[in-house]
Amino acid sequence: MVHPADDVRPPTMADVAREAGVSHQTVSRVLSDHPNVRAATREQVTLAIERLGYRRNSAARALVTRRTRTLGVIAVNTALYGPASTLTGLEEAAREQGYLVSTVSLRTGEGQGLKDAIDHLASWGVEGVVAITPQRSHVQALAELDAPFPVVTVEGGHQLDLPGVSLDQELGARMVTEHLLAAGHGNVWHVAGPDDWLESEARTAGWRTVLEESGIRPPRVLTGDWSPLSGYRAGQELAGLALARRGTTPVTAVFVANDQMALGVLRALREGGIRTPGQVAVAGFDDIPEAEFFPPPLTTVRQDFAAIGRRSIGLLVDHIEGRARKAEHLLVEPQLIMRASTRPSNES
Amino acid sequence: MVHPADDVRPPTMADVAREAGVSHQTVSRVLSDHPNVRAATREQVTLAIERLGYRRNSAARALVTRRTRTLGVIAVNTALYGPASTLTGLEEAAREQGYLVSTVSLRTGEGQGLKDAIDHLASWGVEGVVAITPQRSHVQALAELDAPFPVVTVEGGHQLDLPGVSLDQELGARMVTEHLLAAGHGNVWHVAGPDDWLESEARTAGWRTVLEESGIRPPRVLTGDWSPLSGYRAGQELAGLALARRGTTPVTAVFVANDQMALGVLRALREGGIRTPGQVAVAGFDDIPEAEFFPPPLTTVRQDFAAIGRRSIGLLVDHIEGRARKAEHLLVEPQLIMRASTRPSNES
DNA sequence: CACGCTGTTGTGAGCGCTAACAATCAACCT
DNA sequence: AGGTTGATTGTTAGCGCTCACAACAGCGTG
Repeated sequence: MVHPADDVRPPTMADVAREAGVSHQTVSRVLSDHPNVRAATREQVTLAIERLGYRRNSAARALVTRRTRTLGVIAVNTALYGPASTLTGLEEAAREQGYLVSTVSLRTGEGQGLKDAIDHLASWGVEGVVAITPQRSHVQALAELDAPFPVVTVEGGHQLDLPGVSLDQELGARMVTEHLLAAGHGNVWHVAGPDDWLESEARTAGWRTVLEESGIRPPRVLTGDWSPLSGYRAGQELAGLALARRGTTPVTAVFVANDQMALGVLRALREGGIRTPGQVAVAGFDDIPEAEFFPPPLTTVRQDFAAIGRRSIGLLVDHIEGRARKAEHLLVEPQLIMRASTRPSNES
Repeated sequence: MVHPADDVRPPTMADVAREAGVSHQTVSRVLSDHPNVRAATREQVTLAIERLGYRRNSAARALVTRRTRTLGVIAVNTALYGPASTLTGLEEAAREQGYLVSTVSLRTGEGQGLKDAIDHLASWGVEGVVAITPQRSHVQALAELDAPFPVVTVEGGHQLDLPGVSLDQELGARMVTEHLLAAGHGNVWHVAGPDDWLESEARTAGWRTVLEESGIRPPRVLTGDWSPLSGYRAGQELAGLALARRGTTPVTAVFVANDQMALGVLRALREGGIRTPGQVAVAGFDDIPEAEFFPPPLTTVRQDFAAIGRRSIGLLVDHIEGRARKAEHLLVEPQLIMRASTRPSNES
């Protein structure tokens, strides 16, 4: 027993054609903005479409045109501020260009997950994929997968021959380090992110370069895992060094590779009775919304995530529509945000 | 001039059928796990599929089955921790059930944006939509749009007849308030979220109820906009009240409606020379990753965003597949996380 | 006035798949 | 043995759309 209402099917192009007294092809022409349709006919059709509440069937269209106009996004760790913001930028840009965006979120980026994600998206016929895969191993895995559509990476570095968009992490790190040196610090310590991450590597590289260019021997690098807790641990170690004042490079300035870890560092310093920025200046990276309200407000590097999203969609669409062939890599400029945590104070 | 390589089309079911020496229908049966296929035939087909690298065309499939197996997600403010985490949970759950998830992110939830978003998704034939629309006006707009597919809300309240999933915000607020009263505070102040938000309303309601049940007259509610800055401003006001000690309810405990604002409150109190929790206890809501590292670590309410995502997909799929008819509303239980910011201290 | 041209509309085929039905064959029952 | 069943496979007809092409009008040109 079928309820009659369950049987009503949405109107088709043929229904509209009948309603408007034209052929289905004319309806199609109106919908695709074909120039050679008389104004009067066009209006008839438009009216009929409205009366029936007609909507073009995307599956039928995709079948015949072989274009799904769907893009995939693979993102690891979408709950973090950076990837989440990039996602928004991506989606908006894609929508403007008439594409649908389908997202696959992975908790961790181990190889199988990536492969499955690509597979999942491929089976729905996406025309291209943006991969927000900040770890070297992900990018490696991605390059080896050899997907049947273009793949653009975000923060994927440019050593592999996948096209991509990144913030100029190294420049950002240089800006922070130079800012700290300019404020009169004789050296700058560094709390880095985890090893496998391209962002950590670039930030560390930028920091190291500036020091070396200034003839300063970079102190030992402390490493965290982006979490506030790991920053806290690093901060405890730095607090110990700052108080001991023996043998090692004096700790007066610290460049922490992201804001969350900087939060932990600040807490550890405070607990160690060390004033910021009075005794030790601290700078972060990312400019999360909370950074302005840290104790003290954090000097950091702002990333224009929306721009990164927009440009990666641009690049992907260029590849899909055959306008780009090479593995181009775009860099987005960072912005240094100076706040109290590195403010030169009166005390020496 | 067409490059020959541009002309190779992906293999079709007919190609596989020829390769395996069967009819295309048998191939279809193998792919849909139809029971009545001889094991040997099945293997022939599987082998042929593998040899050709065949992949079922989802558009053709959707055309004939009238099922796109695609779900839409509309989210306002995806860059926030809560929505972003929910999104991950949603996407995983949908993927497990064999659905593709397409996301539309809106910066603000004004009416036209929502309508366009629904339209965008509808034109791609989504079978249902999960709307992460925490503002009353969004839900209202959504209910009025009358979409051609089921819509499930997340944090959308249950006064309207849309099915939905929410955290039990009111219970969370009760837990915090009771915790503060149990710690010996005579009253609890409240910094609420913006007016139009259902979450603010529920949190304020929970707080108020507990106070009234205990025969305590609730003090005036301060209002913020979820941002650390607005919390900072509210905190300045509270600091003033705490120091003045005249006329008003003494300020010894504050329940802030989210963790970001709590960060601002903590800073303002600290700047006012007020110790937390010594003089004023502070609690938040959300348990963002940073909360554990606030000065001091913040007592807050944890939301199981993954569970919320999972259950909303469950609800949506039930509606799509006709298993549910009513506008059911599910509640997810919150968890109180006790930390130093509300710890009873030695001082009176 | 025959011809070609351009603008406008219609006709037919087919994209790749699934659903319904038909056909075949072996096994089983009476 | 003849008929009936059930398992396995093949055949056919669309799903709703776009593309290629045909048809036809109205116009100017030699």
